[in-house]
Amino acid sequence: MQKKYVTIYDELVTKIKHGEWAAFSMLPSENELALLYNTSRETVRKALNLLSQNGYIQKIQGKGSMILDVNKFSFPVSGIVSFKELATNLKLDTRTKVIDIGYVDKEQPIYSKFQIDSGRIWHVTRVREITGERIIVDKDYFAEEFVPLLSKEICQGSVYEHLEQDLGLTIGFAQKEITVEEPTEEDKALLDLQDYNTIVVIKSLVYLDDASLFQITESRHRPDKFRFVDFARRMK
Amino acid sequence: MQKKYVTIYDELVTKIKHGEWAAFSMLPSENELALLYNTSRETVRKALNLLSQNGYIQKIQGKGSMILDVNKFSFPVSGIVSFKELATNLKLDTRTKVIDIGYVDKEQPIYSKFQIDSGRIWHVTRVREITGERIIVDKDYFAEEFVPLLSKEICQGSVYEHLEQDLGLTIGFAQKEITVEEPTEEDKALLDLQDYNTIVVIKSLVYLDDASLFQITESRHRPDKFRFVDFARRMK
DNA sequence: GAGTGGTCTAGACCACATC
DNA sequence: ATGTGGTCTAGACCACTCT
Repeated sequence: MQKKYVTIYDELVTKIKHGEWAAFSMLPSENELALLYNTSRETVRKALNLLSQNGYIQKIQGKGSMILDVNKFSFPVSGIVSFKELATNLKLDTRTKVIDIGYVDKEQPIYSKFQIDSGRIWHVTRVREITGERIIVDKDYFAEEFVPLLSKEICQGSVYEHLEQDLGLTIGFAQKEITVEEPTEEDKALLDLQDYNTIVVIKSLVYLDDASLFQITESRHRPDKFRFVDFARRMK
Repeated sequence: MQKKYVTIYDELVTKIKHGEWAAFSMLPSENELALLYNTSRETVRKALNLLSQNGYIQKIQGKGSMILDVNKFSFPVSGIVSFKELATNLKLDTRTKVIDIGYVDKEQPIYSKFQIDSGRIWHVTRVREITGERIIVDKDYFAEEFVPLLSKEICQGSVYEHLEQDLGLTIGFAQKEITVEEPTEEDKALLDLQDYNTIVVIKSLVYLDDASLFQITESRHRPDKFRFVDFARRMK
């Protein structure tokens, strides 16, 4: 059984995307929506909070819920987006080359970050080509505990799809840090860096929904092909 | 009268920060907290959702709310942080130099972005010095409608403080885009760029809580002094 | 089975905007 | 005064984890 407030959310998103209401116009009131969907006002409010968090509406006390300009704001809001999704969205011609798969040496400092007592850690290095140019190096580390098997085929595709669909794992949250660094020798060897003397580095820690650290990633981008979008809402 | 769930949230944050509960241990259950704070479970849940959104806990169905490692995750999560807050947090020696204040020419394309029919648009250019080096150029645009007066003194300090405290305006949400570009001649003139041939550009659109566009900012950073942290949680 | 968090309800009262 | 969203309640039932 689908959750009621998610159903309402989905229906409202569809209507907004199809232009049911003009930008800057008001959604029906919470009481009207509660009647319309034959539910309680609190449940409607949960759906509206989702719409607000995702940048579809702005709630204004005493007035109503204003439709925001979908073309300006609708994009995958949160940061957990895999390269493949991104590339597919943009309909770019992309290729992934697996450079290296293996276990991390026990002495490497990365072991302490994972804080695991037993089991090994996978590491994978991949290069992402966009329209023929080598633009991104992805260096991933996975705890073997969660990802028992990592084949070249899996790495060629989307590791996240493999996780969610084959292994039944779900991501809970992620911490991400973006900095700009000098390119390493490896960056220079693996990428078409042109004359750029900087490289954009996105380091992330990805946790499952039971709060166990599951993946550490370092994604190194040629600066001109990097773009990060963020939608932040005042907390209430 | 302070909102009850915010009070509970604040108290729990304080306790977590002071190490009342160890990382990876469980918070008291929602029922216990409801008794403890003499309130209903739904109100406790609102407080816990705030804790979760801000990276203090991870809720796990059937088990409880796990305390996360505060040292790892606690930072101002959302993106609306002014330069001054940031600098004060880091206790760095910083100075702001106002380069230019004035009205934007009517013909400039920025007018169409604001979508206003009457009133002018302020623009301010400021250079931020950190420990003696000129690191950041901030180019801000404000609608005169909301910010009637903009003095050199205000610009020298925090414009946001001026807004919230003197003008009674509150920020609702903001959209932010981070890219890396080639430095302009102005960047080269205003900053100590060293040999870097890239510059990090953060463009933001800031909206008030009635969804009116109030500010457009372009913040241009020397790449080695740039750092962006993001905490993303799966939406529920 | 007992305890946990997740969803849903029907109703109350408050704060704010509008007329 | 009326309508809007914001807060709060007391209780119900469901889904999940653990023993």
